[in-house]
Amino acid sequence: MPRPREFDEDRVVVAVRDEFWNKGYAATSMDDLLRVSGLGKGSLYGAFGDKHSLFLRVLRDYDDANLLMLRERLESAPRGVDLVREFVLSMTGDPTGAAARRGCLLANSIAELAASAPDVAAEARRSYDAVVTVLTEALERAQREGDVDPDANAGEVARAVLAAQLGVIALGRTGMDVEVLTAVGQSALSRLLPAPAQ
Amino acid sequence: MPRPREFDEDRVVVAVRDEFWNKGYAATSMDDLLRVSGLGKGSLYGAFGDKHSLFLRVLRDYDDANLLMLRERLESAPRGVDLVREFVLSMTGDPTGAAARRGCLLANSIAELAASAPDVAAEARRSYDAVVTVLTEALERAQREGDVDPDANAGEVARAVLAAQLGVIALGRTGMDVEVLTAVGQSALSRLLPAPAQ
DNA sequence: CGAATTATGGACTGGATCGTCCACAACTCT
DNA sequence: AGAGTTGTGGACGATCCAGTCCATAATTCG
Repeated sequence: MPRPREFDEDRVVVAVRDEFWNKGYAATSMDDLLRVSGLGKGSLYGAFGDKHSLFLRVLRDYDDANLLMLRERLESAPRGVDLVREFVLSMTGDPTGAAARRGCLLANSIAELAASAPDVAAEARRSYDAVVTVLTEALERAQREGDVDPDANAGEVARAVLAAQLGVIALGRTGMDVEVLTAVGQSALSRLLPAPAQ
Repeated sequence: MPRPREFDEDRVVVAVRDEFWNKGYAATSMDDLLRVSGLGKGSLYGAFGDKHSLFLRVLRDYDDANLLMLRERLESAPRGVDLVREFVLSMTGDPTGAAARRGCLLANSIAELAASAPDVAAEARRSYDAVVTVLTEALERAQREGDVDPDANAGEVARAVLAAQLGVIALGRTGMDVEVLTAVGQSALSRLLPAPAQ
């Protein structure tokens, strides 16, 4: 009996996500979101609630998609260490630097909102905990595969790798050259991943 | 012939800086800034221009003060490696975690504004370049003092150390326990600073 | 075909925000 | 002491923004 929705919820979330990603939370107005989603006010508010709820929904979807991709890549990667390298250098894939300047939606959101929005901070902790778990698995696999020192504490290295990635992302947003950025990531990686004693 | 200012410019900059630091750029209103500075609109606009100019002034002062402190600490530090460790663990000094949650004004600003404010991005590049210079000096001294492998490229290590610090700052803003945060920083440090061959 | 239910999108409101402007106060130099 | 110059702070306007509300349209079930 109900009239069916005329829009695809996921498509709206993606459009809204890109707008938040490009402009940041505060600098994005509801009018912007209505424009990029193509919806009217009643529809957007009816489906997602207010601006903050919509943002949190977008952020959770973004995090979930990233985690899923990370797990899939770990399964498909030839070696565990490949995932770790990909992870740290993820922003340097685009040679134009556009991806590096845009950064990561989660990292940007933490810096803008974590102090005043506890739910954003909690979502970040949840997401990073999960990332550390995947990275730890990847590192343990790399240890079995002989690419990383088996005596290293995989969990500790995973956290250091995460910190390095967040640092590379932050530097990328300053507009640093992609070549330099890549070098920074590789430099950090080569030192964070202790080579096996052989 | 001119009537003298009734306020101390540096004192105003500090008050305004704290407000921007606590709330972020967009979330801070000019009314907030008038309140914390104690000035009227004419005085604040007359002395610093509009909100963006005022913010940039505050950010530059903040960066300059940080750099000055870094250089002074390098001179007074017993060993070069001490400065590097202090730098990465700077946010973990407050056991309550308040400093970690507040993070770094520059790092926060990059994430919120770098994409849309080229002057903020440029200021960040300038500041981080200078930080890398100081860190490189500290590492070279540490190499002479036998605390760091003399074969390592000090400039490369300096950039990796900066990335690690930015990562620790980002994680600190999520509200991560200070003990865990400290462990992450120490883990990254122990791997980024190659011990001398002995 | 008719009734009931829900999506839709624009109108509307109350409030906040940034920046300008102006009248007054305070101070300095002659 | 007076004239001129500059700081001061509140009033004001124009804009923007988030969220509510309602009349209408579209769809499904009886």
